[in-house]
Amino acid sequence: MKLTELKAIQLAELFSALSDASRVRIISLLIEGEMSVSALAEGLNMTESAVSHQLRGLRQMRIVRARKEGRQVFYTLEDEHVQKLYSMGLDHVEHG
Amino acid sequence: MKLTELKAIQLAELFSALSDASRVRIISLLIEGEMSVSALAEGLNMTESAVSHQLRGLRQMRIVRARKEGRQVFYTLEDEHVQKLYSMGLDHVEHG
DNA sequence: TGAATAGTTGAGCAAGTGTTCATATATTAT
DNA sequence: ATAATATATGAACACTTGCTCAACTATTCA
Repeated sequence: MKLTELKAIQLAELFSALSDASRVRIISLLIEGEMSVSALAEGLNMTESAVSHQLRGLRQMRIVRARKEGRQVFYTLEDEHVQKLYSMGLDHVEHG
Repeated sequence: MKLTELKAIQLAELFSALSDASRVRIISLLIEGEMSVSALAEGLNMTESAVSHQLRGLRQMRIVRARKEGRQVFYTLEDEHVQKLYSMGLDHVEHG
């Protein structure tokens, strides 16, 4: 089946979301459930700024969604597709 | 489930294989079957050098395998994991 | 009101990526 | 041998990426 250039780019962008260890770790935490930026930063040993920068990218890719509550912002995974990619990839890394 | 830093890196490396449009297109052709470097280059409108450089990376990641026949080198996908990731990603891009 | 807290944003920079171009190697044909 | 073909490789370069740091906004608390 022929793959158009546009779809090749979109596919590459999708996989780029998971092509960095920090983002993978962010997603692995968000799979457990909603989390604030500072909780993510603490859990990942990253500055809030660095986390925020990554979340911005993930937001633009529609991979996470933000919900504001007071002065905190809670993030969740936007859909289960990325989660499926994640667990399939993890399966590949762990076994296989 | 806790994700170790090592596995986060390995996961990121795996997804990096598909994080570039040229590599996605190379893989989309190899899904159809074995292909030589020059056939890939022609099918993708890339120089043989550029294709060869990308194939080297994919080889190192154990995503493709090379088979030499005379002066041609034929490449195939090393296992079906990446193919599964590819089609799951494509599904996400096309629908959903 | 002013201070503290949570997060975002932009600039700057070091490191990484993907291509081109030239060159090298291996194989086949003359 | 020499030439031609198929691929690989290294250097160079433009471009991208992910971080830090400082400055900013928004919200809560005293």
